[in-house]
Amino acid sequence: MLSFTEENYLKSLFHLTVENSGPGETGTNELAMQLGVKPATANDMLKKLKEKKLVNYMKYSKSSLTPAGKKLAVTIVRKHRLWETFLFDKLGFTWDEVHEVAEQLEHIQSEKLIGKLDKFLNFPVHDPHGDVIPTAKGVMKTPSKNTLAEELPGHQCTLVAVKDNSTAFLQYVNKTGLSINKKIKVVSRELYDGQIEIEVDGKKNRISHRFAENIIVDCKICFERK
Amino acid sequence: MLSFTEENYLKSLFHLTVENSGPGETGTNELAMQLGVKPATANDMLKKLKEKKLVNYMKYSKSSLTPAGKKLAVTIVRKHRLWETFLFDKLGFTWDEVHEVAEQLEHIQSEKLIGKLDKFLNFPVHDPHGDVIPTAKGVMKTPSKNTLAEELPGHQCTLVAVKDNSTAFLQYVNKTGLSINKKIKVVSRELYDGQIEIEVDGKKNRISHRFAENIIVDCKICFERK
DNA sequence: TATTAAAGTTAGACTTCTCTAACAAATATT
DNA sequence: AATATTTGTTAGAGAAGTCTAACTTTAATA
Repeated sequence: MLSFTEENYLKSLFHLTVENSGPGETGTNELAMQLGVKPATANDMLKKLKEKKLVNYMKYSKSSLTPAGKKLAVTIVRKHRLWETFLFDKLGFTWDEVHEVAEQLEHIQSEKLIGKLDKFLNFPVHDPHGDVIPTAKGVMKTPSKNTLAEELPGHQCTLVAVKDNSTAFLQYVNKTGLSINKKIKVVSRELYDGQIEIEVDGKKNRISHRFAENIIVDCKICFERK
Repeated sequence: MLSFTEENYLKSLFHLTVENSGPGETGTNELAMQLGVKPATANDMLKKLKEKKLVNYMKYSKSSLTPAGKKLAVTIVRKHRLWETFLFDKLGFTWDEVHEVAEQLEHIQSEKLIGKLDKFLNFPVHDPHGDVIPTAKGVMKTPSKNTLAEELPGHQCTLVAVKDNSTAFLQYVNKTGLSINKKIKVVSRELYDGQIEIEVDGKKNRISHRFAENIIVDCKICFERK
């Protein structure tokens, strides 16, 4: 049985390595930053998790999750996203409110609860942010992810996820008229600063490159979903 | 902000003092027993909670909740019972499974969550065990509580709550054909050992005095509810 | 009332997670 | 390559919650 803290470390490691399809490993400082903790603290925990065979750790080198660690991390991510879906779909929370509460709910220990919640929600595939919900067996369907910043003018795509879950960002997303599964048309892009002009529900808007980088879109599932 | 542990102490104090309408105060050993902790540990916490002005504590004497402590305790009880209702009504948990999971869920910190959950559940008045759910303002309607052991032969009443929430007890309750709001007719009682013959759904059953003492019934709301 | 039993308290220690401050290794820069 | 900067580690300490073991107070009883 893992403590809340240990679970949080596994989850952060998962986000920093597996999920963002980066180098597959992360440094102590980076991990500490993600968790809002001092590097010394993260270092201690890495050693502890190495003892439990959940993390590959070697002095002065990068760390990664072992298969066992990855499996546990995925179940935590699954719980987090199912709870977010519950809060959004059933309780009427807004997009930008769900994360904080789900951070707490994800640590509830009950296999049965998660199974029944999954069923109650009708086995959702995405959470309210568009992120994939792993199955009970730990399988994550990896969708083709492009950021809006990479889309070319003239293209039409669908918002499937956002990278940044901060309240400030999400509220800005809402203000721009965007939401999950919303169709976006790229009108033009500025070569100088990467600013993009988009069209949403027939309304045109100029967004910064930095903002666009945090919007994940999919052209394949574009017109299939409501 | 209280820790999980502090919340658990407040809740136990509430159950041992206010709710069971006992003497309104409880001893260190009794509290420790309830929490499954050693008296020394409970003693430390009582002093800590006294510092926070949530508990009335004096060396070598009984302890009780201050008004502030009582208020906090009631909100925890409210959360616990709302979650139990959710698990039972929406997720299809059985009567005897909900308590354990609700013990964890009750510590989630989000006023908004509880408000929305309350609404989602349609502002329930009782939890699956028949216990009263305090309102958002902390009001608990105290129902007229008699135990089945006190009912006289010939009387008809409705099961509104149980005193014992242990799995063993609840499963026995189920086996006897009883559940919340079930009509019970007292057929006869044995003067020698207090054994009672009851009729539930036309089926007769003999139950022990000890068992009957843990069944709370109400004759007033007898035939009003489904 | 004197003694025993029960209830309550204290002191010191352990675990988990965190920190600061000093130090060591690896990487980047000139 | 020598130095500077970044990154990572260690040692020591503190807060929270728990324990054991020894001790004190209160209540029960003979």
